[in-house]
Amino acid sequence: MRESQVIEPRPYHHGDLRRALIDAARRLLEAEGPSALSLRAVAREAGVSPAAPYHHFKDKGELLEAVAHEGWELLDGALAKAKALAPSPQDAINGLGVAYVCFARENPALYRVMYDTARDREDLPDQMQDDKDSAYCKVRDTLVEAGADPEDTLDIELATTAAWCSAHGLAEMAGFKQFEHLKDACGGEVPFLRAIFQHMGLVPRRSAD
Amino acid sequence: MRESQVIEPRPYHHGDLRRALIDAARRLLEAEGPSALSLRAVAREAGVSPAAPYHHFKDKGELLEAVAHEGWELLDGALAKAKALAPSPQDAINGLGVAYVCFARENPALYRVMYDTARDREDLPDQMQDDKDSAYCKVRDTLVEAGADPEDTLDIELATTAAWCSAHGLAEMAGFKQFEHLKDACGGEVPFLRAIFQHMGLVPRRSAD
DNA sequence: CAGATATCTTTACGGCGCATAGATTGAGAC
DNA sequence: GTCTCAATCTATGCGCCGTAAAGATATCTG
Repeated sequence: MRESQVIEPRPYHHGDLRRALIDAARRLLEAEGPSALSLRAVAREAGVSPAAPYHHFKDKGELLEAVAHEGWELLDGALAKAKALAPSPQDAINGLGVAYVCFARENPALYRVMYDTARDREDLPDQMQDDKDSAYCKVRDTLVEAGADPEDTLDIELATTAAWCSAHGLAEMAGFKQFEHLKDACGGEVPFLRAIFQHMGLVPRRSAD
Repeated sequence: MRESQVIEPRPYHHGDLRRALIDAARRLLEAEGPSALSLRAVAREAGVSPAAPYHHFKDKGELLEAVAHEGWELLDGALAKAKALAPSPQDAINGLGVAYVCFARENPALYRVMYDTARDREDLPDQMQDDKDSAYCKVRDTLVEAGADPEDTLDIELATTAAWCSAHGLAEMAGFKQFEHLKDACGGEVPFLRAIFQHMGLVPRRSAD
């Protein structure tokens, strides 16, 4: 009983309304999409009054930030798994890209919330650059392992940024119907993603191709 | 006097309320950002009653689509100019990318509306693939001019898509504060963009590097 | 001029984010 | 164990939103 998360400020009446609200939000997001995610609807879903969330979140944006935070953690996990499965650093780079896009495609509403909240603050979440096993650092480290010069930090950062931008752009585009015929021509979504990534010079140029 | 646009269904009382509403929307968008773009605010800005817009647009989404449409036309123009200025096809590819991102950075709210409405319909605007001098076709044609094999249509389409995704991803990322230090290190925003594009293999591989 | 029709206004409904004030309930002090 | 207090939740209300419906008004057609 005493083994609750120990992280939250502490719940009183409800048990853990903060947790319940985030879960309710994610449930709604999955079921109805981002446009249906009103604070009132979340409260309704969680079974509390419309004003109750304000005791746990300053405003709607803060709830969305909490949801987005969990999204980034999920993404970290997905990328970690992809990296672990890759047989070589070169494969890992491609695998990370594919895993990134697949995450975005499988959680479109969550992905949108993640970037919408970041854009509102003009700032990606701190965890992205600071946490040691953040998604960003995972990509950067993998680029180094794949042969990028670890001395040239500017080049490494540029390469990591380029990879991230490419994956993000592809993640957003892959949802459009316009590309269905391309996916078919490539033999499915993942082969399509691989083909696109092949056109993006993400792997550092080495002698062998 | 009779030289009005001849395109619209025809205005009555107001002169051209449809036009005025779109202009008002773009003015608001520029001044207050996308979140302030309510149908009522647009009507207010145009000096009509809150319900007036419904005689010209089915709903709010249709007004946004009209705004987005003008955005795509502006983007087409910006890319055309960039292409005309480029001394070589290779330069043109880079120039198109930079022009694309600059357009997005100079019109952030408009750019967001363009992709938000597209995403809601899961469909990029028809003009993108059909119009002969659409942005998409301009990129594709430039890739061919730069040396891509015009016979391999699948490869061309993949390369164009890759270029588009890269530019879109970079356009969205470039707004985050995280990258300020990278921009500074590169000596400004445009050099930063060029450096990133250099890491994305957009120009078809030819013998000479 | 007369009717039809397109345009615009008025009014109204429900939902939203959020502020405020009051009720309830659990936790620590004694 | 009781008291006190602060944390939590509810009730109510404000102004905004999108949009539907009905009435007023101006323009087009004949």
